[in-house]
Amino acid sequence: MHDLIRQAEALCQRSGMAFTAPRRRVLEILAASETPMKAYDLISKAGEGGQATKPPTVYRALDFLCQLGLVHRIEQDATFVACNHAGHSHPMALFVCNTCLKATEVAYDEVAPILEKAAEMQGFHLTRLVVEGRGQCQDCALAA
Amino acid sequence: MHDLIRQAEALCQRSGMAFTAPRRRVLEILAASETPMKAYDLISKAGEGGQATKPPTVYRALDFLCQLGLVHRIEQDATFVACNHAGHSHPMALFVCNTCLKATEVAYDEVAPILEKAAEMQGFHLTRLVVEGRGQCQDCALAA
DNA sequence: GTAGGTAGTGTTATGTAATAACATACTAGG
DNA sequence: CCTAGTATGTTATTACATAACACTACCTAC
Ligand SMILES: [Zn+2]
Ligand SMILES: [Zn+2]
Ligand SMILES: [Zn+2]
Ligand SMILES: [Zn+2]
Repeated sequence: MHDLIRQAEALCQRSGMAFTAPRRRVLEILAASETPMKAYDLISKAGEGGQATKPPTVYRALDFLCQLGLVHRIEQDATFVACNHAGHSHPMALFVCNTCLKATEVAYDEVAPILEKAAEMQGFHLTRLVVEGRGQCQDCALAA
Repeated sequence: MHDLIRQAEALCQRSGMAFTAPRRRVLEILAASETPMKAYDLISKAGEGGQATKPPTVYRALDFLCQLGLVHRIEQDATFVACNHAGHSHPMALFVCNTCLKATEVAYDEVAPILEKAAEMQGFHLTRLVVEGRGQCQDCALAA
């Protein structure tokens, strides 16, 4: 869990970016969370000593972390989740369990080319791809 | 363009649902729009005589139309677009052009099984899949 | 017909997500 | 020092979405 913070520090250093206090706090909270979090849940915890802070503080940190690939935004429900493949930029899908709400990250190198081809057939050139799913995770399936 | 309305009427009749005035107005506006629309743009036009109406009126109509597959919601930017393959329910992706903002709908029967398999390998059982893209459409590529 | 259920709408108010705009602080480079 | 670049703090506002309740239309059972 603290691995992620160390990786983030290293990644920032390499790319000459500052891993500042608000960025660290937001990433720490996300890394400690079992499930993806809403921005306003972060806002209510990301201040000094776990106090609330202001929306722009958190949104700026989230933008930064998303750009570095340390955090992913789940578009379906506007939540944010720490990435457990720190700094990767290969195509990946996020599957969220409807029961426990945990997110599973899955690589899909195989799929991107197919979608790109399907798009190109209509003359469309892809620059960004969002793949998200909903369903039931293994733990919840076994528990049922 | 009015085809869509007739198809919607038929679809509703078949499934015993009411194609009521607000639902019709929302679908008409979306069908007439070149690009996906924000909910509040609809709200400001969907009332009697093109006047504004109240949010719940429009959101309820949108929920209804989305469930029937007559409208799709684009999660990335919370916009809504009329479906030009009325009432289909096969897997499809929406690609939005960054330049002209038009949405292109693409079927991808090929891809869903791969993603399902990738998910199952992690024990995850998919019930819903969202595939969205961004990029440049053919027209804009040629114009550039 | 009339009571009760279902489906849909109208309306008010509120909750939730995100950003604009501007002021302030820190930190190199000349 | 001074200033350009980067980031944060703060206030206010905009944008997106739903809760809750009253009311109407319609259908069906008794
Ligand atoms: Zn990741
Ligand atoms: Zn689960
Ligand atoms: Zn469609
Ligand atoms: Zn275009």
